[in-house]
Amino acid sequence: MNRVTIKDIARESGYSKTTVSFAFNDPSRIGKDTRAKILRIAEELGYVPDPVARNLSLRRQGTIGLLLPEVISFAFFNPYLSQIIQGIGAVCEREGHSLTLIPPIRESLLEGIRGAAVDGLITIGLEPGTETVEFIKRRHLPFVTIDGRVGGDFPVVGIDDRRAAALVMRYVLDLGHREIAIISLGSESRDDGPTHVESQRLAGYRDALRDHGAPRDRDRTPADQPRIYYACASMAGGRDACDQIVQDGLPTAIVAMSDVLALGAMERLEIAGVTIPGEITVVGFDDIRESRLVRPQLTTISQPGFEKGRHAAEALMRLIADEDTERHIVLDAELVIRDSAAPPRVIAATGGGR
Amino acid sequence: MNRVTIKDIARESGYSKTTVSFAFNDPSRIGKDTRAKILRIAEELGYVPDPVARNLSLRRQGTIGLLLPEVISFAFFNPYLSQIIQGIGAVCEREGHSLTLIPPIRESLLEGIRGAAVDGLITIGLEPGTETVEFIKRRHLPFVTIDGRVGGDFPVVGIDDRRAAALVMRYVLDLGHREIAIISLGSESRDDGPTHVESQRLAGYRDALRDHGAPRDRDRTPADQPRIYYACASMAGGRDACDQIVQDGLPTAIVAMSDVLALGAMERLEIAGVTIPGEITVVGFDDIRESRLVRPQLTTISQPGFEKGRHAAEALMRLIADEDTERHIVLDAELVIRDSAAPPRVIAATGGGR
DNA sequence: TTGTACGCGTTATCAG
DNA sequence: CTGATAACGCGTACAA
Repeated sequence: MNRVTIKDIARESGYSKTTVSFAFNDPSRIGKDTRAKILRIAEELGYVPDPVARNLSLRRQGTIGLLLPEVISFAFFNPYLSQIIQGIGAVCEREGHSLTLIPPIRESLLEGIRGAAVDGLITIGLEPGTETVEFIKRRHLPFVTIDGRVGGDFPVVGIDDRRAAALVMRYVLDLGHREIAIISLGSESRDDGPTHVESQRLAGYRDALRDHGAPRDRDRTPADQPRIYYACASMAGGRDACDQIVQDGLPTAIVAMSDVLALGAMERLEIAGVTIPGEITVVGFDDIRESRLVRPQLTTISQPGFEKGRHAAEALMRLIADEDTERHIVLDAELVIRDSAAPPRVIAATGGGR
Repeated sequence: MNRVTIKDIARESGYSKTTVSFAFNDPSRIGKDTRAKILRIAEELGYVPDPVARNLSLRRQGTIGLLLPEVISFAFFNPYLSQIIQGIGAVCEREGHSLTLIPPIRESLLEGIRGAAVDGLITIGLEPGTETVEFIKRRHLPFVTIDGRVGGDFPVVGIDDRRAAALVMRYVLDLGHREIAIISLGSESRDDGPTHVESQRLAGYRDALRDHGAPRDRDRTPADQPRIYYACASMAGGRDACDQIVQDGLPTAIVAMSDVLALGAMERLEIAGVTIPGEITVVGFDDIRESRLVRPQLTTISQPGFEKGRHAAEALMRLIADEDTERHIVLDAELVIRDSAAPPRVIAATGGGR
């Protein structure tokens, strides 16, 4: 018993393909009896329209694609992405769409895009003018990017990373910290350079340091300059970076560019027997769910991952429907003060006398 | 400038559609010069084959579907599912496939299946003989289920839930606990009854209680019988269930059927100022990543979520390739002893004298 | 109310 | 060896 097609129903019922199709998709256009007869035969033969042929005909797939910069098994280590997916998912469901996760195929993003049978794409951290953008355009696919650089003719959803980074660094400085280590996303020497988000956050950290008058402090030794460590976006990355920090000598505060990094560092510090925030302050960026679960709870920047996903998906749906949409959607981010940051011990001890 | 099709290239180059297609897909079948000319024109016009038409023709979609029992935005609250997706993703990447998340469309699983343009489906907790199974079969889609009931003619990937549940309950009993509250997944009165996994775990808990001679203990009051609370699979569900437990009077141990439930309960207990494991023992089931992050670290059953996803995807790939595969894949689960369980205080106080 | 023909890329089959 | 024709699957504009 092989696949049953619309042709079989047509032959069996004596009507044409068109009539059979109308029986399912536009009942008003055929007679009631005709329809009943066709439906009966279709049921008997177990006919189900082939969605692929149907999609080809309708020129809509009923699915949108999320282009993953990394392999799925790796990408999901970052819970921030889960939040984004949830936001996208909320819109998909409402619109009756499914969500296709597109990893690099044979290590190539372009291959993934080439074969994507989707109505549109959501991408992460896409930079205008890149080969990737050009290829998506060539495929005439509507697309939106999250955490990307503004400037292309496609919508970008994000926060003001620079301002948010300055916010958390200023908080640490206000607590009195001067010996600070930064754990940054990415690596110092990378083919494609830092992403927009990475450089914005770094710039924000520097804004805060500058505003605090650090450069004018003539007495500072080179050791006082914030040291920057690079790590890939995972707890393991944070752990490794913290290893290096421990080797180089502990600062009074660690400012991590993402929560997973901070969590990895905290794990490493706990093993070393260093108390947080007593002996060292740790702050993050993202506010993933785990950050409220660890003890001490992590002070961090709350990023609206869910909202980013939601807005991106909504903008994409508008593009798919050929409607206009904003080119730049900026969402709010705020400092969430919890328990992992405190004044440095030295200040607390000597600063009491003023 | 509209979409460029293979026909445009054929017209522009003077060759037929066939020849153009061969230029891309089977260069050996046409002349070198012919191919060069076609490729040049295709490049000029910015031609990209339409993946949808291509997939229709090839009868393969290059994507597998994950049928979600719940809306995406809800399903992702359970990190256990993220682990499964990671496992599936690892196989997808290796095989050059993407992964389509299919939520219920218009609240209907069947609608989601009807429109799924995929090579095969992975489902969760599917029961043989249900309408869902019948519909997937009608579509002639190969499929596999994770955490489902064995008995249909499709592969099932899971663990021995009953044995694993008995393991953790026995551990709690061995610590000396007799006043136990169980937080179960699902609800007491539900249309479709408990899932296979739910009833297996409950059965496992009861096995352990029985083996421990509880039923023969004539002195036990009704209050000593384990009380069962039902909750939906989220931290909020665990919190709410724990609210009820607090109201009803605290037992010495809470056995939760999943880690998210346990985590929710722990959060509630922390607010109430009840110390874990000093005043109460809490254990879970799943071993999601967060369970190692909370303090105290959660004692639980380690479920190989990633491995489940991986095995399910591998079995599905075999089915898609028309190869044979095992009908039942049982993976290992083990008790992970951490810090959230300890002997009950009364025992610790009085038991010293023996 | 119903049928014909077309769109989309691939490939078995046929013609030169 | 090189290249063309036709069929696959569905929906629908258009014709009858």
